[in-house]
Amino acid sequence: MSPRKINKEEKRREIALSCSDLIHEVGMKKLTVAEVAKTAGIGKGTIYEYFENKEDIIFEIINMHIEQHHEEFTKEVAKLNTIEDKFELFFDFVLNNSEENMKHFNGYKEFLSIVLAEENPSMKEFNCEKNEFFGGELIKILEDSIKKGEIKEDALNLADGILTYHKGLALRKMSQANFDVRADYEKFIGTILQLIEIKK
Amino acid sequence: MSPRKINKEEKRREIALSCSDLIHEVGMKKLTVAEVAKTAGIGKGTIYEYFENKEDIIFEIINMHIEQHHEEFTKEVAKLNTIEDKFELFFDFVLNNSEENMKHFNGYKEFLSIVLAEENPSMKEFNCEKNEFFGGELIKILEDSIKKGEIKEDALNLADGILTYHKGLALRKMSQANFDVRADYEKFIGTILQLIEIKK
Amino acid sequence: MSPRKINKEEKRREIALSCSDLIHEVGMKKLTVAEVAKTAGIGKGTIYEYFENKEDIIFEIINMHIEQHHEEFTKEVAKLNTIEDKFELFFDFVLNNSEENMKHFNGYKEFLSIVLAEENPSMKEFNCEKNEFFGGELIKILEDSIKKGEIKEDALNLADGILTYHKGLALRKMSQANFDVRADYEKFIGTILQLIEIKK
Amino acid sequence: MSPRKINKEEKRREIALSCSDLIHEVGMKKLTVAEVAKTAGIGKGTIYEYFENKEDIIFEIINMHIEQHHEEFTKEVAKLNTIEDKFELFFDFVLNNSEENMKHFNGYKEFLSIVLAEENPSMKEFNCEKNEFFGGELIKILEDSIKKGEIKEDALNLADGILTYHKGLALRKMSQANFDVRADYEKFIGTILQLIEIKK
DNA sequence: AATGAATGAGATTTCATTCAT
DNA sequence: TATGAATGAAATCTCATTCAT
Repeated sequence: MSPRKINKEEKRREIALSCSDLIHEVGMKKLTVAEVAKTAGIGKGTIYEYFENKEDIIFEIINMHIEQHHEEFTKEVAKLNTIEDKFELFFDFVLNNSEENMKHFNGYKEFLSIVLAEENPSMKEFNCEKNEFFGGELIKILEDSIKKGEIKEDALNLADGILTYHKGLALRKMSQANFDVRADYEKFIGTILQLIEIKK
Repeated sequence: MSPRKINKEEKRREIALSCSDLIHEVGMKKLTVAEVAKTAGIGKGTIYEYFENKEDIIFEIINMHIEQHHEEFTKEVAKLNTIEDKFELFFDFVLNNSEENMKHFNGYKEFLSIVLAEENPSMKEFNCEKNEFFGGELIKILEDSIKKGEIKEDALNLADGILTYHKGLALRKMSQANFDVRADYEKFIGTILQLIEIKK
Repeated sequence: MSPRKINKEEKRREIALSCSDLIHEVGMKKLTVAEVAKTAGIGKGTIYEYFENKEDIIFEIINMHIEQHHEEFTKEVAKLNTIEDKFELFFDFVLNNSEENMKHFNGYKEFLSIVLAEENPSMKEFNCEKNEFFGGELIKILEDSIKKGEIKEDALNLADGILTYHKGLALRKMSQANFDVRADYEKFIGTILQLIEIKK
Repeated sequence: MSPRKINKEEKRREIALSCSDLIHEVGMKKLTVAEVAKTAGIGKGTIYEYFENKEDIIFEIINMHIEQHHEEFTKEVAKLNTIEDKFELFFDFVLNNSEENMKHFNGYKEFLSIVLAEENPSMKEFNCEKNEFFGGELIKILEDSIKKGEIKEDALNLADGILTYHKGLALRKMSQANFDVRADYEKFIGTILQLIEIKK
């Protein structure tokens, strides 16, 4: 036997990568295994050598996008100083209406639609796991600001809630026609910031 | 005189009412028109005398549930005094894990799944419209509390955001395994209340 | 009982007349009894007081159109002298591409489609009966021309065949993309006329 | 070597062939995909590996019949000498009342019904294309006869018209009760032949 | 390791006609 | 004579997954 034991994980990545755009074009629901196979340039049956099922393929693709997103966030947040700017970046995913961002936002919307359909219990866990990153980042932002004396110490108690508020913004943007995300954001986060700011 | 002209609106209600539970048992997606007809004790074709399509049936049923919910809320909130209690009631839909409430909560989850699937533009508008009620109620609660001198006047600026936070709680409960709704709620709303309370 | 025994035949006409245009707008197949009733300003059930079934309604409407057509033909043919002109009029139904005529031609097409579907044996007889008129007219045209010494006496033998050819033209116009009716007509009828003409 | 890649065109034929009679038994309209699959001894889904849709199946079956018919015609016409016999063969499709021929004739009738219903634009083109064969054959017959000195040279001008007359005969046989095809044929074609014959 | 042919369940909606009032 | 509420049958096509080669 040859030593070129193909790394399954690598091949999964490779297949997912080739479908990175496809998923935005046709959507997760409409994405067919046949298309994935064709796009990846392999046989339909071969897909099942590397993935449990269609859901598993979607996991891998979304996972890829999320990791990319996390990486970018980490890079960008390091450049910022004030808490206002950091919040702005933190909420960028829901505030930014650029075509590029909306592509991802709509992907997330579709993903949620499937998660809520409850047919996929494993997606719920996956979703949970991926949420921890931003929770941690938010705490870092607040701790940093507290250390600098910008805001009161007990603002840390708001971390989880702000993350939840972030979800709420996303959901309303997704599901309510004419919902003004920025207005809601500025009014609420603005007020919160005023309340926790240490006035000098 | 025989009633030759049937009250369509009434019949819609009647049919929807008979399927009130059915929708919880089998779910909105799996609900078949055949089942609806059978449950209502009428022919499949008759359904289409009163509803445009399957979606329309679901509208009517959900609408019924929502109006019921609004009514109950209005009745209950009137009995309460402190802002803490009113908030507790306001968030009851996401906090309450009783079988009865979870039935409705899961119904809402399924409804959202469909709204997010974007296949039904009319549902998005319907959803939007039905959201206004709670926005108004929250403002009433806050205004009342301000009037009583319990909280600062600028707390009113938080109304929209709290509604959004409510959505966020719902979404996280729906989509994240092991999310502790109450913990998040108590920590966040508790902190907020502290921040806006007028200390005596 | 009052002597105003409503003339059924008259009411049939009246209903048919009110749907005269409707049938061109939506087509015979798509025409629903409900629409007919609404257009006629009566109840759905009432329709069945005057008509056996939907087919019967269509009969009446088509019958009306045909009789109108016959009347016009009789009136026009009387004004013409040469056999060429009379043939032109005789074939007008297939040659004329005016919007007005195409409306009727397409109606006939749809009628044929139903007749050929064979679901309606009675339509076949109806169709047969209505065909006799033009057979008779054609014979008149030829006899007239023979009497005048324009064409040979045995041209009369072509009468049935020319009627059949007329049907053929209609069918080809209906079913073959890009069929040039006039070219076929002029070449064939022109040649026939040459063959039967009495050269002086 | 195992045949991993199936010849799609061949399989189409194979499936169509197995349903060759089925289409005559139940008719094109009533033909269900389920029946086709069962008759072909394969799964319903497999049908859609080889055909776009139901219409496509019908195309293939009709196409098969037509090609068969063309082949037989070509074979038979070669055996004949006089123009009378060739015409008889040419019109056989409308004249022949044998059970076998009527099976095909009725199939054509049903096909026409669908073409005229205009629901299938592609069928109109298909129909057009398949019509060219007989046009060419008729010209061959006439040219051959002219060459032999049987008929006048300008009889060639009648070719298109005779084809159209053939359609007319078919249509009348299909749509008029009690239409005597043979009588019409003998009288008309007989007269035409007399007119174009070169008397010796 | 790779392939791709085969599978089959599942649900919406229309509309002519009837018949109780 | 007039009405209109009730009826219910019928057939398409998609696509994730399997397994023989």
